[in-house]
Amino acid sequence: MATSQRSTRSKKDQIVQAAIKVFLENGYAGTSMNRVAAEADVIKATIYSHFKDKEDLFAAIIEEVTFKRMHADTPEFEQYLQSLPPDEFVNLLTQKFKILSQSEEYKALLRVVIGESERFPELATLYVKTVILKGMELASGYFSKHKDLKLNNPLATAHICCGSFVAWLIWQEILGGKNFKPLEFEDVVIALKELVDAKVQISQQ
Amino acid sequence: MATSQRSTRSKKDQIVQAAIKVFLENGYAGTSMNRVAAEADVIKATIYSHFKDKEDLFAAIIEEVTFKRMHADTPEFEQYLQSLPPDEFVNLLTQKFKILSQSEEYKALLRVVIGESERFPELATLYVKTVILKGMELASGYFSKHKDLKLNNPLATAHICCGSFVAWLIWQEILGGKNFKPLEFEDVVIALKELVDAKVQISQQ
DNA sequence: GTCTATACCTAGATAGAC
DNA sequence: GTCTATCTAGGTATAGAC
Repeated sequence: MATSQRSTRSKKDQIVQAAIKVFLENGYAGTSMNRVAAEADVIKATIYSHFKDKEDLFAAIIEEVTFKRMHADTPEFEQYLQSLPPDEFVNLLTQKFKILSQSEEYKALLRVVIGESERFPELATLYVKTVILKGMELASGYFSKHKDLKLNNPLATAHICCGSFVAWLIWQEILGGKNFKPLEFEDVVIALKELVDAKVQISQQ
Repeated sequence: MATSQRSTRSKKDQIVQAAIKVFLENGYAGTSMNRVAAEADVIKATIYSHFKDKEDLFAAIIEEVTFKRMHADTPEFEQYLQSLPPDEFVNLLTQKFKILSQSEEYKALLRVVIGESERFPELATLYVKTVILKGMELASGYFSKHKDLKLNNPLATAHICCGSFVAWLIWQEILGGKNFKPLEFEDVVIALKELVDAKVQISQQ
């Protein structure tokens, strides 16, 4: 029974891993169950013994990848972040985002979630809640606690920071803007710091 | 002959209009030629007499909608824009974007272009060149000419402005963030002005 | 749970009459 | 250019043996 259980999980895992690859490459409608079965080295009917239908499988793999992306920081680390001066805080936020943006899987997830957001709004919501909001709340929380910055709307300011990053990823990397109008990510960060620094100086006067 | 020509154009136009609707709603793989034919009230073979294949039709409608979105301003208006103080310039840029973002077709175009960017990179490039870069160049040109702002990288600063807008559209409207963490577009603009204003003041000292 | 085999449908694309 | 009719391939999903 233990063996049966183990081999079952193994098959299911093969399917999930294959489905992640195929769905993220080709989107929902662009993916066939035949292709997933071939990639998983499994017969098609086996997939249907683990998942109700194609939508069920798709939802499962998007949830899988989405939750994988949400490695919440420890409370200690979050507290440490909040104690940093604005400059170093932006530095760390930047580092975290850059690691994320170098992952092909992350870019593919973003592409598919946006592309299928009309047909699968719940998955889009899940993505926003578990991935996007994490960064937003980190930055928003920081801006809220630093009253000395005199920001009228911390959430909106957090959005400007995180939004600049995400928009850079989309138009430079995903849409291929880097091929004819390159913009280094570091330069965006520097320009963002210029603005935030100015705000800090004004607030201190 | 004139009649034949007219009826021909009419049929082709029916097909294009129907294809725009169906492709923007369902993406490339999610769209069937049967569905397009039904929507255009035309038999499928008629489509193939105007377009080589499905890819050809898809490329045609994305180009159609993309170019429609690029209504370049007159040189006079652009010059007027460049003469405005930073505050009013951001106001106008904002207004232009808000009009854009209220169009369902524009949101659908953005969704599809991102979703299909892996399979159709040329179309993604076309979109960036004709739509995104227009706003970027406007803002970047403004920041370049206003040396008094002492911005080290006008392009990067322009990206922060435009990127904040696009990111707002994506995570609030397209991914449905507004349903559980609403953020008003106006508040983003206000926060952006806070930062730019601070930079202006610092530069004037 | 896993496989073989298959039912049933819709996809994209074309041939030929008009 | 437009339609009727049709081809072939591939799609999702299931029934039944093991």
